[in-house]
Amino acid sequence: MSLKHILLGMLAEPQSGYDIKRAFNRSLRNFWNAELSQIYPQLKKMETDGLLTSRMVASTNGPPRRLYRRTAKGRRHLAAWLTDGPVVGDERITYLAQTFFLAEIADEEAAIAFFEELRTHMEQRLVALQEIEIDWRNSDARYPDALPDEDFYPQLTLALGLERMKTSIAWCDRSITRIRERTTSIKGQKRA
Amino acid sequence: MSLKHILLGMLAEPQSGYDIKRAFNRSLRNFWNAELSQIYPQLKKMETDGLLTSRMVASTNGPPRRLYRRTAKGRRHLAAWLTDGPVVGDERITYLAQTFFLAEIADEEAAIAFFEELRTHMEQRLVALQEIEIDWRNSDARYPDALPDEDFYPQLTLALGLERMKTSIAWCDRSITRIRERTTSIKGQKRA
DNA sequence: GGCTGCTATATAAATATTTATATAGTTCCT
DNA sequence: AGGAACTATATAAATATTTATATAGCAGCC
Repeated sequence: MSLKHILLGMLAEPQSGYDIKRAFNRSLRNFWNAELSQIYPQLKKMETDGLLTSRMVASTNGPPRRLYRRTAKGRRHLAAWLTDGPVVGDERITYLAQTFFLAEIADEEAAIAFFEELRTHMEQRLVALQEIEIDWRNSDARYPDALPDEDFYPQLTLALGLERMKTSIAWCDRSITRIRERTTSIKGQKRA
Repeated sequence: MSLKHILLGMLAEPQSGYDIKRAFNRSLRNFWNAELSQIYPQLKKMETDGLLTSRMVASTNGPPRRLYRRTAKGRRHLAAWLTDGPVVGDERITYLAQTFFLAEIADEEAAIAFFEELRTHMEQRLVALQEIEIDWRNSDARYPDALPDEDFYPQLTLALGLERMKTSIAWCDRSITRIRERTTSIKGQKRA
């Protein structure tokens, strides 16, 4: 159950459930996602568990917002999770599971379409990550000695994200090529 | 709910829940995992839904095994999932979520230990993938014209897995270096 | 004033997943 | 024959997650 810890990580500063969802969509999306319908109950539960406190504030552009913030207990809980070492072996990447069984759709064109669609997604994500990178560079330039501390580790995840997207795009291209090669080499010789 | 589809993909040939778990541990682990306690009920449910059939067979080395195999309906269900295009945006990588918030453990040595442990895991996985690659090469050499069809797409996922592991290991190294650099540059100048 | 769209919070119901535990046959050792 | 270790199947209980849906304030348009 990592959502709890992720929320604790985000709630160093007061934020609403809606704010948190936006943060997921913007940056955490690359390694985790959560729906509002999961976030709201989870926040409530964590408050009753003493990991968070909340207060209502009036909003200029909508109904009042409930801002949550982690408690000292919450902070310790998060630190314990991190000190415990990296959690590995539970990664989940649906499109790779699909790829694994792609032979089920015998039609080579459909397989190529699959990779082309995947490639498009990856490229969009690469662009999104590059925009975040540029934002960071700009803010670093404007305040040369500011930010680095809070953003250092998020920047590391960004760095891997960029690498991963580039690798994935190249892999899509290579996969399409290999499918094409295979199709032509099989043509007319119908299995040995 | 991808587990259902993954099981359909694996059950072109009859297999038991135990067999399936072994397949997860060996190769699918890199993008999905499931426990036996999830696999058994899921198989049972899929049989009542008409996606699988099962039969008992005596075992030479243990209690009788229940072998499941997908039905025509199951096959169509799988094909529909694949034809629908790649599922993206639901990836889940816990150790990156941890990295994102690693600033919470102020101690730089602990952060470095985190990346060193992660690096060790990644290297083990790289070796495991390289062994699978060697197995495949050997079987290709022994039967030059066999296997390619069933194994073509799993080989593509292997190819990406190898790339990913190499990228991740390099990223761990780079991260450790950056943490060290940061620590020394901060030393004595205590934030601008 | 009514409509649309956006911000914001929330709940119900259905599913999926994890963790802990039980059970039983087989092999191998002593 | 007894016990440990391994193969194999399974269930209960607790949690986590997704999908669908409801509601309500406010802004701007017409």
